[in-house]
Amino acid sequence: MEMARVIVDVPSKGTNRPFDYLIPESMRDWIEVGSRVGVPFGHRTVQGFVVSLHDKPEMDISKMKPIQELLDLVPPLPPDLVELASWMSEKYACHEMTALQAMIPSALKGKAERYVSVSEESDLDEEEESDLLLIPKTREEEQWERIIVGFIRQNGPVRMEQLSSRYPEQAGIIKSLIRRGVLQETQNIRDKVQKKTLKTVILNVSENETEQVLQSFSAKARRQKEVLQFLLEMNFPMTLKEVMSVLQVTAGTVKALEEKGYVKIEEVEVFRDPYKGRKFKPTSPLPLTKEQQTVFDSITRGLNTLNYGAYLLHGVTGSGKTEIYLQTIERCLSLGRQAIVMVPEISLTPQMVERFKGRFGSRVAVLHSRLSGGERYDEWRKIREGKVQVAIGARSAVFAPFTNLGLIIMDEEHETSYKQEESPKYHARDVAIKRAHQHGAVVILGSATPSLESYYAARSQSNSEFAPILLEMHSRALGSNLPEVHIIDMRNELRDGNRSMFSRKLHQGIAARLERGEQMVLLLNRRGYSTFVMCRTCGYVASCPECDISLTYHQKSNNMRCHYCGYAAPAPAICPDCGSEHIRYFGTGTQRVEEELAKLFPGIRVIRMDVDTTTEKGSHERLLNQFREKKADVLLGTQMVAKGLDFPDVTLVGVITADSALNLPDFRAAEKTFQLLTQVAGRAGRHHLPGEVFIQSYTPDHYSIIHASRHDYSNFVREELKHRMALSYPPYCRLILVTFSHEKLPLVVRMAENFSTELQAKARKLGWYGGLDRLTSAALEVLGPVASPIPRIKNRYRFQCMIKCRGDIDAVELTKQVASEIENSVHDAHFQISIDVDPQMLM
DNA sequence: AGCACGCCGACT
DNA sequence: GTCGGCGTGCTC
Repeated sequence: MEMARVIVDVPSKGTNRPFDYLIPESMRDWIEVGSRVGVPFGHRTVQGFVVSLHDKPEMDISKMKPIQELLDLVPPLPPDLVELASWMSEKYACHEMTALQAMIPSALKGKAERYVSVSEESDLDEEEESDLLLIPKTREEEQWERIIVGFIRQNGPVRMEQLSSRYPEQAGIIKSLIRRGVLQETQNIRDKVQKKTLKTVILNVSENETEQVLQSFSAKARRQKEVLQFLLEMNFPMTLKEVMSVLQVTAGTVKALEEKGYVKIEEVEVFRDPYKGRKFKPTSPLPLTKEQQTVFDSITRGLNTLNYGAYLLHGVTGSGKTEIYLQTIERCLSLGRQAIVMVPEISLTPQMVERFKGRFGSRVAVLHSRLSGGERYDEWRKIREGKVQVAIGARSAVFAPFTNLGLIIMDEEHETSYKQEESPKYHARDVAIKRAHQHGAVVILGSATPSLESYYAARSQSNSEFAPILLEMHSRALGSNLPEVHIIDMRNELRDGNRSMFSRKLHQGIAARLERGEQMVLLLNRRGYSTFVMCRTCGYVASCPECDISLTYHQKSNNMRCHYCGYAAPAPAICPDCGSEHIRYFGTGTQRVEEELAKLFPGIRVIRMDVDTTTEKGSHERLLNQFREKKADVLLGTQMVAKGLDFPDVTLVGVITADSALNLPDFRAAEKTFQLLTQVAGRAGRHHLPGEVFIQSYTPDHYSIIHASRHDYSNFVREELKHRMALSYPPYCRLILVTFSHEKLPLVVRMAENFSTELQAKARKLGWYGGLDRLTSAALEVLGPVASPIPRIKNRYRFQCMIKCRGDIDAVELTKQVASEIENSVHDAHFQISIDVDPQMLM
């Protein structure tokens, strides 16, 4: 193959297509689909990915430039992922490069580094007269030229940044020298993270010399002597950092020793292992219950066919889904194939990792967002190089570069965090299904509360791409019963004079648990709220000057920050509007709950988990461990306490306010509430002690609350589907959210309107238009334009249109087309249109 | 995205 | 007369 088509790392609509390059002879054997290359592009060198290879040119060969460099010996992406990226760019209306980039660790996002060296042919003194005439030089300029050329000649190829920081005023002269060919510029792609090395101090004197050497130190070089003695004692190479911190010496001291030749300082490569030193207790398969066995057998039959298959595993909390995952993975591996396990980021706890490492040991790679760039890269390489067969991680683990994939598991498949909110705005579930199709693999979607989309697809078997087979588990693996759930009408509490945030029943429940020494989980459902600063006198709320959103208060630094643009300001002591001192920090409320608990139950030990206490690295894990070790009676927190935690001694779960998420303007509000209540109720009585759940609510008759209290998923779904159908919401239609943004509000509004008009006109022409009546007629509807839920971010105004359409028409393509027309009609590069296919967050 | 090419106002 | 403002158009 002589030429390659390359997607270049210049994400813009003008460059969102492959460019053709010649493959130099020397690279012919190495360049493959998926190779990462450095290519000349315009006046610079950029990184790119080879997406196909060709023999015959499709364009004027003289216009083609050769690939400049091959960046990896093994292509970072196997061909199926390259194909997947192309599919994603279509489905989610994103740039192909953005999709490719999402698949590789950021360590492999190289940027060009510019070097300048002195040309061999050209010489400053022998420049032709004509050049001199064209570029008249002052004496000063001539002097600068000599200085700069001299500097570069002495130092070899010099980095451009180094040059411009050394001679900041002389950019013009450097440019001119390059243009005249006195200097020449080369560009190379350099990876962000390289193999990790540590500066290590190595002793460079033999043992019999040591006495003599130590004697030779003058009294003044006391520190140096200490370092040397220390190294002798340790008799082992120490890292420079260690030496410095143990002996409290500076790097200069060690450097001095190096200059005397007594030690060597070397860069020693280390392999990062985030789980280094941790022992994982090996576990073996547990006996399956009858229900588990049935499910396992079904999936195994699917696995054995080596064909695509999808299963929606609906199992109540505690029904033992994880054990099924483990045993199907085992089976998958025995077939010589690999497996991916996805769990929501928040559930990727050490306990979860432990279960997988315990069963599969070193055959597991863990892709965690908390890993450093380098650690992530190393875990990823283990997968790419076939050193592991199982990858476990959050959303992006779906791209684990296995070549013989047999199984993809998505735990808690209803979780919204599987949808990426930034471009590429993909849903890991769709991607998993696509990848499984590519590989002839099996997908397992597991949840106690499956998303309506998945459940509907399984029930109706209408969506041929997906159509999972429904598998259900109704009982808990350990034989415990689902906890008894009490709904408490808080309106009655108020009527009866109880103004506390705890109902009388919950109060009694807590008191009883304290007496018996059992543990409790308390959930404060405040989704969509965060800590904000408000004046109680005039109602002033501190908000960001650039974005129309209130600032979040951070206790630790006593300042306020904007979630969207990073703007920060100190928290005011008095109201900037009215001067009142009654300024208050309204939080998630967990703090207030904690205070009230302490008042009502003196001596109660509470662990509070919310944004304030879990921002620090590892704090989440630490708090959970403390609770596990029974260092507290109560685990109090927001949504994060509801997820997949398994504490044997928790016998009470209390939901302080069940309905705050219900009132959000989101058609999934009921579904989210049901899921949250069911999940958190599942935390109680998982083992031998029976559990009890108290749900406090001001709308106790809402069907999401009633059905959650009865652990009745199927009746909830029946009712919710009725609503969705009546209002034409997913799964009865598809949504596309189009957002327009620019600094100037009128432009945004006008363009959003143009878009809406134009899209409707085009749809009408295609016969798609005509109201969404129950899918019987062709259907596409444009809602809006309206201001986005956050109408201004980073000083850019935002308007949006929501498109509702039937699942079987390609409205994405039409949307892209119209969006691009609108974009082209605006002569301002700052104007942006963002397309979100199947949006999750509607607020 | 960059970066050069190209056509109209304030200066040595 | 030039330097330079940033509009627009291209990158294999």
